[in-house]
Amino acid sequence: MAGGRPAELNATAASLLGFLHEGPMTGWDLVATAQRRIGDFWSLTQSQVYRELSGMAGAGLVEAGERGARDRRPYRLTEAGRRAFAAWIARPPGPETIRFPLLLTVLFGGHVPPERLAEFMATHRKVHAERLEEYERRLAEGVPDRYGAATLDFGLRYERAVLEWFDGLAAGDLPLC
Amino acid sequence: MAGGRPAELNATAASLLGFLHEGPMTGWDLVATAQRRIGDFWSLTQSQVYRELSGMAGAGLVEAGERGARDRRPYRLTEAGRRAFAAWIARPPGPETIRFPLLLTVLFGGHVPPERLAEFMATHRKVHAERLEEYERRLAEGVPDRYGAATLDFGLRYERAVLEWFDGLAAGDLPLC
DNA sequence: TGGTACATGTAACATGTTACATGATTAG
DNA sequence: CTAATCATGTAACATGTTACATGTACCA
Repeated sequence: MAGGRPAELNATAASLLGFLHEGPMTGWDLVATAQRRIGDFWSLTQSQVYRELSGMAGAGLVEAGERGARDRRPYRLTEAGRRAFAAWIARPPGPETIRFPLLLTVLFGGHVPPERLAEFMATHRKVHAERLEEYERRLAEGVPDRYGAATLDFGLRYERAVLEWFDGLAAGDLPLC
Repeated sequence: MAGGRPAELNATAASLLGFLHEGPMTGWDLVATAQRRIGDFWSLTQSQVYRELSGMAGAGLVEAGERGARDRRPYRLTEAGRRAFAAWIARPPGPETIRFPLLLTVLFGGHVPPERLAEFMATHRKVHAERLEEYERRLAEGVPDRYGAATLDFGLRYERAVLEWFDGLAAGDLPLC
């Protein structure tokens, strides 16, 4: 995304444009916003955000404003950016990808001492339990909009399913937790 | 992974080594095996497999045998490969990453005409329903080992949770299915 | 004999990750 | 004054994706 061509937005860049519909934001703000609002089902890093922003600035999809305090540099959506976002979101979303290293460890579990496997499982179970609690907290605090509610609902169901998986294994025949 | 150093295996390469414990295999076979056994929670492509194989061959973790019919080139695990795999699997597995484009579309659902969103949801629901059926078929056909059973169980629970999410939304307040 | 499935591989590019360098501002 | 946090960015590298080029063997 250097020259200026439309060049098919990627989902990460498109999401940044999505957030910029709510008003100008700096890279820093976008990182925080994205992590809070889509971070649970779309991973991204700070350096990616800056890269996409400068790429999109080069392509004319966003425009950098004056630097403010602490060098904050706000980006705002251009008309071209708005169109690019609209074109992106009108396309059918692709299939999801999950990459779950723990499941690899489980699949090759025959190569792991049972107590070590149990340790791994316990650690991960804890992470998921905390994530579920966090989601429940957000639910209790009240949800922004119906769309945010829908994605939160996904997270709740996902984490519950994962916890049930852990507990089912512990109760069953894999050495666990 | 060019030189010869141990150089920290990645999960994809390590999984290939894991499969090679069951005997020598060609790149082609490894692609098929990996897609069947870990493809549901660890995506990989053909060209990645060949790249990792030649990298690992350079690092001495696998050795290519004589080319057979149809240019088939079997790779077998070396002692160094066995050790590298053991070192990899002894490390605590990292956190999982989910990247679910449909959820992005849902989060930005305000920018999508309701009937189009419903169309996307219906398409994805169908994919997940079919995946669940496929997993149930595998379960009915009988499972290879307890570890494979555990990962299959995860898949079943995941797909059921996703379907319940779709159906919950359809019954609730998002325009759907 | 022609199409399909098998089989290997490269090239080019896009995306993701980690580490680092630099400096401003604020809170204690 | 000093440590933590805010803020931007680059560099280097690892990984993932897509497209293509090449050829073999089987089967109808």
